[in-house]
Amino acid sequence: MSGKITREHIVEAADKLFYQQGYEHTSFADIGKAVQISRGNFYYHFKTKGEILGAVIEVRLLNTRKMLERWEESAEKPAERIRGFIAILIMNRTKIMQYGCPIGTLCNELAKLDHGAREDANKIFTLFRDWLSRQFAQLGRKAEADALAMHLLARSQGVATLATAFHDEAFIRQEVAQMEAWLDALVK
Amino acid sequence: MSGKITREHIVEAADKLFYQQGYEHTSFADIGKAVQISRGNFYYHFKTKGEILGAVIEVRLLNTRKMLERWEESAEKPAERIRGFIAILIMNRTKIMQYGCPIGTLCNELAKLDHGAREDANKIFTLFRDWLSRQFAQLGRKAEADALAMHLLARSQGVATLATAFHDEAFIRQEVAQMEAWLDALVK
DNA sequence: GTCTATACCTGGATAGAC
DNA sequence: GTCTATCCAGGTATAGAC
Repeated sequence: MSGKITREHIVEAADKLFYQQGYEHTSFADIGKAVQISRGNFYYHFKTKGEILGAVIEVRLLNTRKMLERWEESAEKPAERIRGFIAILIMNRTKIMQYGCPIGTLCNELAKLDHGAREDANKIFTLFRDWLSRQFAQLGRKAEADALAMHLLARSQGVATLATAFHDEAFIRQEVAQMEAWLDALVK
Repeated sequence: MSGKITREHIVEAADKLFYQQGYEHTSFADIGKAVQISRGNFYYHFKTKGEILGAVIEVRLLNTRKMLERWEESAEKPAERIRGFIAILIMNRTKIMQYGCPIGTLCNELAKLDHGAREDANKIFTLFRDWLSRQFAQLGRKAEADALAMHLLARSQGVATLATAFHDEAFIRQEVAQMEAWLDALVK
């Protein structure tokens, strides 16, 4: 494995493990096992565990930006795009019921550790917030755009948290239907 | 300190620390320092860390039950009681912005550890769910009572998560006002 | 760029004195 | 019922060989 690829493998594995097990609960040994490299080795790539977290968040920020750009292109109307956002809950339902929302749970965990990377993790939320806000503005709701964005973001976060606790797929579908109805009422 | 009181002190300190720092991130040393007893000592009171968590959850269940009973008595109309539930977000706003919702963040953390106490933690959510469901039923919404309870629970969870990430008190107040308006529309 | 070996520390847990 | 001493596992981090 060449240098760059190994580093990417580490970040990829860490990303997955941080999501499934939490940041604190994931050890270097866990990551090393997943990537099949020795424990000592990734000190060549990262000096501390915090650095790995930083890289993971960076990747998540990048991937989120890319995803939002794709959404921007794939649908013509802003309402369609917002609908795409709501649909993540359905698309990722299995993982959400197991591990929660990757963003929400990470931010929650870092809030308790008051880790240096805390603010960076929150930026992922900001990406969604700003993107949604733009969609609502394009919908002709400029004045309330940010409030609407936060409202929708909060609702999906809440659905994720309860879906994890109760392992209830029907509940997700029911809430998603309500959010779509709410959006319809807003559009017309 | 006599035995019973020490035990209660341990549970009390652990409760607070688990909320503020998370379960995994809280060590025996942390708890010992808070209670002013030696590390070895509380193995007299608890055999494992998991047992302390069990005791903490038990206390939270008990306190929640008591609180819900008080709410039941303090307001005559079900709508008033539900309004009381919504108001927790305002009452606890400072702590929520720092550490999130004590129930939601614990359940999220335990979901990733798949800890034995996981289901017990989820029971705290169930207490609120059932209590809210009863209030909505008394409001004449028997058929949809549980769905309404889950909906309101999810919304407050989402508000808590975003309030923690963005440290935004105005957002909490704005969402609380919307939940109250939602309730008003439901009642009339 | 990757590996092994290893130092150091913290955290959970136990034994036994007082 | 509380303490000290101690064990062991595991986690973070470093040095240095290849």
